[in-house]
Amino acid sequence: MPKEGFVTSITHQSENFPEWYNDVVLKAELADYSPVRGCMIIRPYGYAIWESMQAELDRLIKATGHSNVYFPLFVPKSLLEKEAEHVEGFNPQVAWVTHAGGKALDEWLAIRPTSEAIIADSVKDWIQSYRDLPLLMNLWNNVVRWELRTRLFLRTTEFLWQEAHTFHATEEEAADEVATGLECYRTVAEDWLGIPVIKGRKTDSEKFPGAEYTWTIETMMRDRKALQGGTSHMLGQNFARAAGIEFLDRDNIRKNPYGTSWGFTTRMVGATAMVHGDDSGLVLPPNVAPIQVVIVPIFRKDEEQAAVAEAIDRFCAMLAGTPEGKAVRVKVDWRDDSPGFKYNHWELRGVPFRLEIGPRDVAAGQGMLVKRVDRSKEAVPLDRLAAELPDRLRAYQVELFKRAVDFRAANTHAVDTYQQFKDGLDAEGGFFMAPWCGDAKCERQVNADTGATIRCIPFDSPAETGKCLVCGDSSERRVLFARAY
RNA sequence: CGGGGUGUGGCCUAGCGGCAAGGCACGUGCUUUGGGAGCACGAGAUCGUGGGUUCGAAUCCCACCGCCCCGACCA
Repeated sequence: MPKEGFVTSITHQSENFPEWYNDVVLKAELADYSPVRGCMIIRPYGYAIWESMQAELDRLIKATGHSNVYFPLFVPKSLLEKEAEHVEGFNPQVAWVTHAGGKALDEWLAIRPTSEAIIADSVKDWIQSYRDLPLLMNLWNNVVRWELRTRLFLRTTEFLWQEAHTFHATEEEAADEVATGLECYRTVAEDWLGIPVIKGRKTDSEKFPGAEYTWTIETMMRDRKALQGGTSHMLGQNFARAAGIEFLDRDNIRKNPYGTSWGFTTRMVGATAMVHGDDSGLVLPPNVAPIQVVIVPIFRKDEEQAAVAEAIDRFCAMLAGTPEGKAVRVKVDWRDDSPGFKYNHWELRGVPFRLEIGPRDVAAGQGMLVKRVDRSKEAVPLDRLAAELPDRLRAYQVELFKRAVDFRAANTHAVDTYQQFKDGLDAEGGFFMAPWCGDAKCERQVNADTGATIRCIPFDSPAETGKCLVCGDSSERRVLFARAY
């Protein structure tokens, strides 16, 4: 039940999960609606979360040998149309610039829905020899896809992302690159956002338009629905051939290079909210939390305030005494509001730890430390806390990840018959590992009957003979079915 | 794009042909502060937009737009 009459009350997850999500995003001030249909404004707190995962991913991308670059927002129509499957897949979602400078343009410009086409065209002169390969590039930018139905962070008409684009001399090298990209995403999702992922391959009907195959990380939200995290695509020679990229190989033969592309978006801000959040609001993993510890001073009289302030200053100085402690993001909330108000305010925003310091604590040289995720309270001597805080934040990060792993495990079911699958899906949803023959017809049938899709063919799904849920033909392994965002 | 819902100060809602109202939030002052404090004063509204009906429209009619939910499509 939302609390009546209080402006920041939020819908309970069990009542209406999508509404809960909206409440949290808006009221925790992650984002707001914009005057432009389907687009969003990312507010400071939400942008800080994005910047955190962005910085970590950027570090990983650079550590694996990629360089950041920039390509234009506009893609000439003729370039976008070079790769047949690509244009067919993206056409319904492309926004076009048809007029500029007060005149109709001779050639329409697409606002990039993704940059494969313009990059392939641009790099064809850069690649002459196998010595020019691999070419490992990454862009941080915005793209536009005209979506029919939008949701804050999860699907917006314009979104921010990273798109890596690489070119390789051999297919093997490109295949390794697809894995490298996906591993960057796994690392950010699991180690930084505390979101467990299932790595796998998309079915042909779910792969990127223009790709040979697509790898994905799939995640489970707290309403048990699936959300696709990052995807990594093997483009084969498709775009290179379409753009006419050729290089002279060691064997003195002209060849088309093999391409890959992989992307990770602001959607993951929404995922972070939906994986960890609860009825009080966000629950942020310390690594991405813009504020990791909020200190709430408590006092009545001026003398008490002075004593509390002094204790807080001393604590902050102690904390800053070590490099690790200095890196802890602390905020002291001196606003002229009641403590209870502040508790709710920061809980809504998912701050991992709250430290209450009042006159009684000052007298005892301690503080009341409250953990956001379970609201557990503990009186801790301030000098000890200053020393332990980095470790406690690390432990909190691990705890959130483990909690998410356990939740996913508890809601993942192996099913062998269509009836079991449908019953489970209707009962409470979740992930369903089930045999599938590999035929797109059966895949479509499941979607038509239940709304669920094959999220991926998990890499760690062992070979196991079975009978396809739908048609009963033989199946070699279980695949992951779920309803998805 | 189909079905349903909704739109009244920043937020939540009342009003449902006759002077736009209340709560929260906001500002000032005083008092307060260990789980959403109190009092006083104050500021803030083209009632989503455009047409129509009417002496008179937030209210009735039509159209459009936004947002939410459910579907189809998608990072």
